[in-house]
Amino acid sequence: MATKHHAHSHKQEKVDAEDALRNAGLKVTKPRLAILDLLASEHGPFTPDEIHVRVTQSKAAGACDLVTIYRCLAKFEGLSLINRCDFGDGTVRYELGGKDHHHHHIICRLCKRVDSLPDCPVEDKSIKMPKTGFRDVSHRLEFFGICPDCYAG
Amino acid sequence: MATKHHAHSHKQEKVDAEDALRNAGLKVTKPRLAILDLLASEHGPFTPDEIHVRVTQSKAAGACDLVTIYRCLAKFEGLSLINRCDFGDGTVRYELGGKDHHHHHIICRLCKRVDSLPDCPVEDKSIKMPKTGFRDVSHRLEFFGICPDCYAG
DNA sequence: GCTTAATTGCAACTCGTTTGCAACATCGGC
DNA sequence: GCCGATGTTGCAAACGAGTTGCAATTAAGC
Ligand SMILES: [Mn+2]
Ligand SMILES: [Mn+2]
Ligand SMILES: [Zn+2]
Ligand SMILES: [Zn+2]
Repeated sequence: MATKHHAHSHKQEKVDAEDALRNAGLKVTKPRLAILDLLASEHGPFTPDEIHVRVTQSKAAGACDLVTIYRCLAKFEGLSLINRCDFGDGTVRYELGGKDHHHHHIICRLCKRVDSLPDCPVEDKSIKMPKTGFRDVSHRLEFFGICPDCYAG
Repeated sequence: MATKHHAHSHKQEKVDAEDALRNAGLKVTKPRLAILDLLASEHGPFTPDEIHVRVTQSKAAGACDLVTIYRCLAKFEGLSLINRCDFGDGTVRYELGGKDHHHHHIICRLCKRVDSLPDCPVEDKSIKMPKTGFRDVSHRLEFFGICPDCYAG
């Protein structure tokens, strides 16, 4: 599913992230580069464990402890380099993030496949934000269903 | 915030739930009644721990182990008597559920107060459900912000 | 190169939730 | 009302994602 998210090249995304690390006074280490590299090359989102497996198996020498994955992800999230997804199954997932990456997902209840939905119906317009008196309102929106592969097969 | 959810009396909600238990071949026990009683009288949503505290402190003799709370909630959820809420802070919450109880929440990022939003913007209207080929699509939607009390005080 | 502060690995720990199992209530039938 | 079958509970132990302390290591600046 090629979408607007591929406006930048993967290599460019990674370079941007590296710069962001430097600008924030963070050290550029092999594990951090490996994680950013992965997230720039595959949309995900990935659990910390999935990231750990891929980064460790990759020949790109980013192997590290799972704890390091957690700590890097926490730093990245703090810098808004990545976004956290929570699909309500006991673990969290991450994908490349930042201002212009806001979007939502539809998850297959059977095979757990995750598709990204290019447009946000909330900002977009259609949803009428209820007037609650709250400020700085953000939202979390996920769809769940049965994907074509699952109801066909 | 009195809403359409109070169309039935609290007592009636509880009786309905009791019937649902019987109809499902489940035994009607003191802990189960106490939990349903609480959820019918206060909107919540409540964490299993909060439910445990309230049910155990209540003079209504529903005291039980926290494990029992978890097991009852799991059964209730399976029967769609209650709905699970996940606000992404390490614990889950429950409130009375079922067909006509679908709604969403806005949570204060500072004091964690939870308000229920009476209307669902997704079903309710325009939200153009993206055509994904998925079937039986449901959704989870939560808003986060700063509540009036927090930005005033 | 050398210094210093940030980062990492490892082990131990936290905490919400789950599971095993024996004791115990509920409920339908007598 | 009593009784047995089946579902439910309490307690303790286990589980698993995520976190933390600390000593060893490494990146960055000079
Ligand atoms: Mn995505
Ligand atoms: Mn609610
Ligand atoms: Zn959105
Ligand atoms: Zn809705």
